[in-house]
Amino acid sequence: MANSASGESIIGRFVKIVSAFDNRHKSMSVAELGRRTGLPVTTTYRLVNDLLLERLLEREPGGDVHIGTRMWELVSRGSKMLGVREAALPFMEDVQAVVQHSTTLGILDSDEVLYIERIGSAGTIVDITKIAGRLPVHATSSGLVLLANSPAAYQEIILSRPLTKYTETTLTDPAVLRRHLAEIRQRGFAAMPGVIVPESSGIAVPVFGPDNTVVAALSVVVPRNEDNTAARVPVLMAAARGISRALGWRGELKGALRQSH
Amino acid sequence: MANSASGESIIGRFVKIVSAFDNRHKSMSVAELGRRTGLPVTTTYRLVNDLLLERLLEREPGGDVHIGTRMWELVSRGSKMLGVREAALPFMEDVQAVVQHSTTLGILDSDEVLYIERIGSAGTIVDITKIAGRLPVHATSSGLVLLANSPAAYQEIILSRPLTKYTETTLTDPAVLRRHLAEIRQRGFAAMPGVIVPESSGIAVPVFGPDNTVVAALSVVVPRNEDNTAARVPVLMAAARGISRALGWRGELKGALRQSH
DNA sequence: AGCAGGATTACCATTGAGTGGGAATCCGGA
DNA sequence: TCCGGATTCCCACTCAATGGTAATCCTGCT
Repeated sequence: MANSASGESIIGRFVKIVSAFDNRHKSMSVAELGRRTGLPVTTTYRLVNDLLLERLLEREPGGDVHIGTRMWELVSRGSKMLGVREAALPFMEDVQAVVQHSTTLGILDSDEVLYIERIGSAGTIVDITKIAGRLPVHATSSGLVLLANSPAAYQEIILSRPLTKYTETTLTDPAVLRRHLAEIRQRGFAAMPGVIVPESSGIAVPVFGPDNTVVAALSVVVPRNEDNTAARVPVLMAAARGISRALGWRGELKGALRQSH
Repeated sequence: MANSASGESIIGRFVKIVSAFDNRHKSMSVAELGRRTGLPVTTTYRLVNDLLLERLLEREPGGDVHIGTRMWELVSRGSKMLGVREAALPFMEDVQAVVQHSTTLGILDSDEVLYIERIGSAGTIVDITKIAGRLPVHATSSGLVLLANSPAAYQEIILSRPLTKYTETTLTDPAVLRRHLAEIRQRGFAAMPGVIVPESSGIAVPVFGPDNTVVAALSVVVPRNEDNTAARVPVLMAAARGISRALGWRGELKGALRQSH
C-alpha cells in the first residue's frame, strides 16, 4: 500500500518521521530527519513541507523542525486518555504529598505498561518511569495489577512468552506468576520489591472505569529499605477509589448484581 | 497536492480525520467519521484501516474507532511542550492550594492562547478554559501577558485586526491596549476583570525560558467579587519564577548583560 | 422468521499525487 | 575565496490512492 519503492504508505512514513523525535532529539534539521528515518532526501523534504503546512511540524528560526503544537492539540482534544489523566491528577497529588517519592499512573497498551502521568519530587529515587515511557508488565507492580485484572486469555499470552529477569526478585516462572496474579486480584494491590531496579520497590492498585473494568494502575515507587507497604496501600486504595468514582464508577454494584443471577 | 478529486493531500485528510474527534465525540463509527469529514466512503475506510494498522486509531469492541494510544505516545515523547507542562505542574499545584479556584498554563499559538494544562477544584467558578482549549489573546489575562512579551511586529498584527468585545470590560481599542501592554510588561503581570466572562476575572504572569524569552503564561481565574489581586500576584510570581528556573532560566542575567554593552 | 436501513467490505477502471534520482542553489564556516 | 552540507528545483515514471457501484453483513423492529 504505497507509492514508494520500499512499499510503505504515507501514514507509515508519517509515523516514522514523528518517531524520529524523542526525549533526546526534540528538534533536528530536515536532512538529519531524513537520515534518521532512512527516507530518500527529496521525499523527506516534500513530506516535511506537507506536515509544516498542516502545522503538525513546526520550523524554528535555525531551520530545525520539531513536533508542532497542532499535533498535541489534536491528540489532546480527542484522546480518551485525557479523561483518566485529568481525573487522576488531583488524587495523585494527594498521594504524592503523603508518600513523597514518585507517583505514577499507567495503562495497559500492547503487552506493556504505558505511563501516562507521573509526579515526582525534584531529586528523589531511582525511578526509570517516564511519562510516555514503557515497561514490561511482568516486572512492574503496575503491570501486575493490570495483568491480574485482564481476561484470562490475555494473561496466558503474556505468561507464555520468555520473560526477562531484570533482578533477583523478578518473577519469571509462569506458575509462580499465576499464583501471584490470583493473590493480587484478591487482595487488590501489588507490592513488588526491586523487580526491575534492585534499590526501589513499587506498590500499585487498580483504578476502575464505569463498567467496573480496570482502566489504569496507580502506583508509588519508594526506596526498598523504607518499603512500608502496610502503611502505603490504604493511601493508594483511597486515592484509586476517588479516581474511579470521578470516572463514573459506582462501587462494586455491578459485580454484586452479576453474582445474584 | 493530492490524488483526490478535491485536491487534498493525505496528510490533510489525516488531520481532517483526527480533527473529527473532540471532547464530545471521543469515538464514532467509521461511517460517521466519513460523514463528519466529508470524505468519500471508500476512501474513509481505506484510510482508517491504514491508521488502525499503525495504531494511530484504535477499534473498540462495538466497532467504533477512537484516537489511538500510539498517537498520544508519539506526541508526548517528542513534543517540546511537555517539558514546560511537567516543570509547571508541581508549582501549579502549590498555587492551586492557595488560591483554590482554577489555575491554568497557556502558550501562544497562532494568534490565540492555547491552554496546555489546567487544575481546578471540583465545582468552582465559571471558567471556560479547557485543556487544549483556545481563547483570543486580547480577551484573556494570559493572552495579554504573552502578547506584551512578544515582538512588536507581532503585537501590531494582532492589534490591527477587529477585536471582539465579549463583555463591557473587554479592551478593543488598539491605543488603549498598547498602553495596557506596556504597563503589563513593566509591572510583570496582567489583571483583567471579566474580560471574557463577566463573573470571573483572571490574573496572569509570564514564565521564562532559558533564553529569557517568555514561553508561557501562568494564571488563576477567580470570582470577580473576591478579586484580591494584590494578594494573588506575589503567589503567582513566585510560582512562575520557580517554573522558569526549572526550565533553565537564570534570573535576569542576560538582560542585564545586554544592557551593559 | 422476515424485513428495512445502515454500516461495512469487495470490486475495479482510472489517473495524477507521490516518487526519487540528479543537478542547481543556498548557506555558514575555514 | 573556497568548501561541504543543507535545501530547493526539476522532471519523467508509475503504481498507490481514488471513488464510484454493488454485494454483504449487522442490528433492531415487526
